Amino acid sequence: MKISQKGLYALQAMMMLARRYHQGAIKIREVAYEENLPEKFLELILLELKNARIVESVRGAKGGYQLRRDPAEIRLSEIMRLIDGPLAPFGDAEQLRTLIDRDLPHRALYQLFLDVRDAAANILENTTLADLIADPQPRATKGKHAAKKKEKDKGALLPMVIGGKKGE
Amino acid sequence: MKISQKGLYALQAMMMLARRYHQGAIKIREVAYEENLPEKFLELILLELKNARIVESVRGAKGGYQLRRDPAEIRLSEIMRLIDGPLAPFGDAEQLRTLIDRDLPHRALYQLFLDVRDAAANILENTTLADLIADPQPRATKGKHAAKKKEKDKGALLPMVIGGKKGE
DNA sequence: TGTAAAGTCTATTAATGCAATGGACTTTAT
DNA sequence: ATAAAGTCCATTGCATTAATAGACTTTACA
Repeated sequence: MKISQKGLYALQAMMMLARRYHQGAIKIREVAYEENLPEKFLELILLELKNARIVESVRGAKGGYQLRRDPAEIRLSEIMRLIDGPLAPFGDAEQLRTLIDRDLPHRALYQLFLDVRDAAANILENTTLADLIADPQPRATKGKHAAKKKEKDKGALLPMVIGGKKGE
Repeated sequence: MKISQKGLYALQAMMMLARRYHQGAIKIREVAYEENLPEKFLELILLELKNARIVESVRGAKGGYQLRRDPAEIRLSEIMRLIDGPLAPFGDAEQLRTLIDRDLPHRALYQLFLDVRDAAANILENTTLADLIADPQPRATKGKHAAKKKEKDKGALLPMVIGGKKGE
């Protein structure tokens, strides 16, 4: 149940790029400076995000990084899974389902792990970068994530998570 | 978002001891054999659980380990926190609340982490060893954990989690 | 009363993964 | 041509994790 330093850095960098979504390519150095992240380490992270097609790069002078999709279309789960692996506390969702079927003496334990993963997944699948940068944080707003409705649902990439046969 | 091998071993061992709650002290060797755990490593784990007053030991010949409390009074959260630390994906609940107050640019991110932690904590605080060993796993039963009601609530050690000012 | 069977305690190790750095190379604007 | 940027690869230091080793203590009981 831990996110790595790298994962945190990735999320911070992505929030920063989301805030500047209009402004074209942002230099690694600038991201590193503003978010106070080790520049060379950040470089690796951004490369990884680029290979996953979440950001894109512009090379050469005037180069930099930018989001490849609208912040509202980038789910936190996507970033976290990329950097830190499955959301489950143990293994991944599929593996857990197999164990629930096959390891009878421990099935309840694995079911529990799956429930925890589903709870986390529901939150993380339903929160996007756009939600994170909405400025005056809606402190009193109830029901932020977990089955919230989007004002204009642009054809959700992933419909819902709990109970589904897909996941992780 | 990961439980350690050690944490998994601990949970398996505790389930095993819960199943034999009536049978007095069980030898480390026996737990290790039945659950297929490295004996010497398990020894350390049990020692830790003993120091946390979750199990107790009987020394000398005929010695072994047993639960110190009824399985229904041992919450999974307690074991997991002991072995793997806070349930939050980053820091702990208190630290997150502080960051939400003080780190304005990232507050939404930390709030998200806190929500994930609360979701996990609600499940793990409300599931006990007794729930895990109830034999024919209630597959179709809805609402296992998360605010389920106990048939005879023996004065809950921890009342509830979400929204509370205590936690982790 | 002594011996075997258990837990206790401390130290050490091997392996792994994480965080970070360094440096040579490529691409592009000017 | 040069400077400023991303790319790629290698390596390093460090911490944590998983596991093992061995000497010590306690207890049942023959």
